[in-house]
Amino acid sequence: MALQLYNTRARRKEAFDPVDPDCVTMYVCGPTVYNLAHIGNARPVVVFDTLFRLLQTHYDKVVYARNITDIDDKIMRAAQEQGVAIDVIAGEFAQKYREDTAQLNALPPTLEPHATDNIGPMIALTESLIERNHAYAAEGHVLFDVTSMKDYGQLSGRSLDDMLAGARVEVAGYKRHPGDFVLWKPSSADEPGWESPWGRVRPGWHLECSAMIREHLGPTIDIHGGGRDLIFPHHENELAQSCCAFGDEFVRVWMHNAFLDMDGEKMSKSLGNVATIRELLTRYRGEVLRFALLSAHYRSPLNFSEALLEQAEQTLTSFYNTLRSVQGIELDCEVSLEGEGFYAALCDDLNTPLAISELHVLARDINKASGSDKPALKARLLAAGNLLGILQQDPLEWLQGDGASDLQGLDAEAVEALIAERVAAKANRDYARADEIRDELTAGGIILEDSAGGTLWRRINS
RNA sequence: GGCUCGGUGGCAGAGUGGUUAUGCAGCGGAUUGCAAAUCCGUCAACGCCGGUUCGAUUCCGACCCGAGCCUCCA
Repeated sequence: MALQLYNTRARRKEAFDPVDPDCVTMYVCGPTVYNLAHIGNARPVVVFDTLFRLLQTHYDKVVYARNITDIDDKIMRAAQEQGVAIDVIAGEFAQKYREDTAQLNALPPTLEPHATDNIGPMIALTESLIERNHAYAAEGHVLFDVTSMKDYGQLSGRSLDDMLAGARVEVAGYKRHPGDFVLWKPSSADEPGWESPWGRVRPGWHLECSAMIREHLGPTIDIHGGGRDLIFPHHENELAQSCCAFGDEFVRVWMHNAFLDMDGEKMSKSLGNVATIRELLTRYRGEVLRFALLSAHYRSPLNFSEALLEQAEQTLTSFYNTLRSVQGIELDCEVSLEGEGFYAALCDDLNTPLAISELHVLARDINKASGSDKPALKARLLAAGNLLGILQQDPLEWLQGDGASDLQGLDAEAVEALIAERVAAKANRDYARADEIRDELTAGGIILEDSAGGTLWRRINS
């Protein structure tokens, strides 16, 4: 199934055509590690993880790099406030980021380059820019000269004139043009810094990505991803730096995810509605968060709310309920993705909502199927779930495990004992006692399902 | 002000120039000791005004409303 991706630069979907089909490259802007990641940060993580999984079905080798920005003024401020070195802050939050994203079933990226490990390549890139008259040093800074690039603004679709018209920020005196951006800024002796041809400096924000992409992935990468807000200035400036320094095509496909709203409002610190992944994980399992994030197309805004999470949890439970019903069934065949609706949906610019609708169809088919059809249907549902990064755990763990409920309810043994007692009561037609036991279990957060094969149970929050 | 992107049934959310996804909720039914789960059926939508067309929710234009970026930001 041919893969189509929406390219921000072209503003339309294009057939994906990697430079080297034997080694596909993707770079996604990762976190600046100075605090806990919030749920908005989780969206690109989940979206590009899903793309990573999808790419691996098309190509034998996919190199996925996600950087860690470990030098930045925000990190410096946090370090100063806590009286520690920046690498302490950066190390702590990079680790927490890895833990949080793992909870979202995001696979680790192939590479995780750190800015401070790539100062050499950043200096080399800058020297190339200066040599080619695209950058200049001024008052301890090194700046990119936006007028030196004829088609600066091509990615975001704006011109230098437009930007001047909209300028709302006072322009620093050392800039030749208001749109010039910083490659390096001066660092005093007590600030983190590196010796360079321009004195003691630290890198500006955009430089690391250009340098690390070149260093670790090569001159031209296939996919560069991130949040929509990065289109300008971050990615525009990366593009300018790389093109002007090296002259090669930089990125084949630019991909950007839309933002999350929180209960209909923009998420912002001033509104106090920033939810960290970590906080949400105390109330919902990571798979619920992931499923919620995939329930809308990645280029559409998604309103993040309790109702969304509850529905996500309910939907996953119904899928796991179906999977429990075929738990004992052996998978006896390979799934061919070609021709599968969920696969076609994902190949069409990662249409996850449409793919999810195909999961519902498969689940219904399993629920209706005769025994002989079940193994193949089960295999297809699991394959679909695997591409989306969901439905891979033991159904009983989902339905009955501790994570299924934050009620400090009954343990599994107690539940089983009560169910046994109820079965006996029912056998004696003592329905009063049977219902009494059901009520007791309900109070303990347990839902019973009587079926021909016996009584099944699950925790209420699943 | 400039540049982008949207407005779909009660809610979430796809998609399409004609046969009107999917899920939740609702309603009716099957099943069930009761319930749950499941299955079947069903109600219901394309911001507004024009244009193109045999026919537009889908294409074009205007308008209204909303969002993002232009400043750190997923």
